[in-house]
Amino acid sequence: MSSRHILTAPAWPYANGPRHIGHVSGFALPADMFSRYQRMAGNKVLMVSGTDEHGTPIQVQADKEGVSARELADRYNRVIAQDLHGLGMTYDLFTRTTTRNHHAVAQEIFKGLHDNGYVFEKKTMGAISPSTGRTLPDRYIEGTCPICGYDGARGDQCDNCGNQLDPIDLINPRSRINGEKPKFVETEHFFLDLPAFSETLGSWLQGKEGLWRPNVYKFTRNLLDEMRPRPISRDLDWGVPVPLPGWVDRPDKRLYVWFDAVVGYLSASVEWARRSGDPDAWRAWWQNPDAETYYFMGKDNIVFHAEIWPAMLLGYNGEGDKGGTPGSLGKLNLPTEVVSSEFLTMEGKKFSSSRQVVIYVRDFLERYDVDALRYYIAVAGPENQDTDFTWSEFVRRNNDELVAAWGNLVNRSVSFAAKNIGEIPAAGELTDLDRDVLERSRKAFDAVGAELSRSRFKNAANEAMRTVAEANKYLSEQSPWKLKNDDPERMKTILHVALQLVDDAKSLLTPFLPASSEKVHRMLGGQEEWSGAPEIREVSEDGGPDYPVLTGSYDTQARWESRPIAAGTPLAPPKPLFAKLDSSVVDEELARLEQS
RNA sequence: GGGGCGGUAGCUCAGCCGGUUAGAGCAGGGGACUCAUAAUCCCUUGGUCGUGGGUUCGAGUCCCACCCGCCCUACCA
Repeated sequence: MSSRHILTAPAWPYANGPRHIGHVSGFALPADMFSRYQRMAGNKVLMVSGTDEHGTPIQVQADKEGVSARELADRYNRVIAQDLHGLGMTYDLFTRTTTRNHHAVAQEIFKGLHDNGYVFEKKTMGAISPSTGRTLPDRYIEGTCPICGYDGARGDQCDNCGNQLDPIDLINPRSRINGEKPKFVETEHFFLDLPAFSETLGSWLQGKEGLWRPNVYKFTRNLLDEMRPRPISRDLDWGVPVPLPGWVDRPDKRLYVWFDAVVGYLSASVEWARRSGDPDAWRAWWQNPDAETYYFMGKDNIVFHAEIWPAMLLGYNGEGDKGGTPGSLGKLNLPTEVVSSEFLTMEGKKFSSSRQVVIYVRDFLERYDVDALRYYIAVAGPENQDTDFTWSEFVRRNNDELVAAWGNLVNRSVSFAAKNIGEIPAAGELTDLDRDVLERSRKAFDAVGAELSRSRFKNAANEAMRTVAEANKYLSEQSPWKLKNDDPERMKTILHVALQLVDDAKSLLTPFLPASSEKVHRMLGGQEEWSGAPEIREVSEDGGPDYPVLTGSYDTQARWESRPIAAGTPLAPPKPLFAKLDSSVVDEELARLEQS
């Protein structure tokens, strides 16, 4: 098996509040399942991300709470890092955008684009808040729609008639933040010249047809059909300074937050390399033409990952219509695949923090197993279409599939062997049927692996669970408990085969259920760590304040293959793998949702 | 307005380039077993594949129109 370099790039959660399970179903869990599989398959995975901490919404939220933007970002950076830790997200580095390193890399990308001529300056009319002097984004302005007369129209679009609007045309415009009348002033900003990448991006995308999920491919193709220049700076003081003479010292101009956020994948890779002791190590994932890069996000982020970030990379490389030369970091790889999820809804409704239609990661993990959530998202998540999370389906999946099928398989086989033999028995002569079932189990690694490598988690999880069903069937049909007296040798062989099937299933399920696979691994006598788990570490940048990062060494025993179990390994009576949920939790959780 | 996705058994969903009697899990019905968190295993009821046209020897599977639902729409990170 050749070892490939694979960069996994989960989208950067925005640090204006805690994240809910809809968020993590899009960017986090798919990325982690993918990465865990790739590591087990022997590939060199680098998974980096962090919290996205700049921009107007953070500033607005901070103002509302009466704290500084920095304080707000600090708080939610920590909360989100803890949540992702709780989910078992095996980041090589989860950092943040407020580091000096990130600022420097974001500025370097800007400068590279500027040097190659892909960035231009332009004066526009923009709305600012008279009291703060900050840009007032269109969606923060409301007023009367000039087309239909609806009074609650937003600056960017009227919710009543659906027309796109220009905020300057609104009748009676007012700020949704504090009600004041916005001032429209001339302001100058930098724009990214997206049309200059129309051709190169088009041919780049063409090679992706059939490889990407069809909806992502189609959506991106439409995006590329009409590209317009996009502003990449804002009137704001919370963000990365524009690194040009005459700009860099201005307190009122910053890079637009999306611009610095997408650079995070690169800056985090650089930070990871520095922390790992080999400052150039990141290049193996960014400059090796054979390296593969996979970006994971919700569908609202496709535009940034499939259009704008690739354009930025092309421009930095000097590969747009205007040519140019690579910047000081060198030529950088474009995305191999943009893996986008659709949206999760909550009991039929859109997630909404303000309306309490929400379950935050932290609250979820306080009450339920992390693997129960991971499993649900894998098998019933919004992979190809919007999908509804319901508590009754969650309880059912947990009880029927995790507890009754997989947990029970582990329990019945291990406890029977423990009670009657006390160790993993040796196999005697195998029947054809034994050989068949073992062979099918071995082949499942190819089938499940093929699905995982293409981010088809539903198929992958279902395929893995099929081996669990096969093992349950094998045990029932062979009924080793009937052979205790008549044929103890055959009984041992059956148990050996069954335990081998359990061990295989444990491996197949590791990307989805790392915590419980670890338990099964130990039950079967494993002494070394199996699944691997992230840790939170406090770090700083030479002399700066501490901040938490997620990191870890994921160089474990786990391999994507059937590994023979060792006869003679002592077995103890097991404890149940998963907790069965009483049906009353459905009512309890629904009551919580209705409390608002 | 433009774009995308979906409408397949009571429920949640699979069905790739069109091809034998349309599948799975759950729920429902019947049976077996007792190792196991009453878990497991076997058998079984159940569908005019949103509607109407069309292409084809043959269409959930391609084309057109329509109905319904959801999402995106680029100064929203």
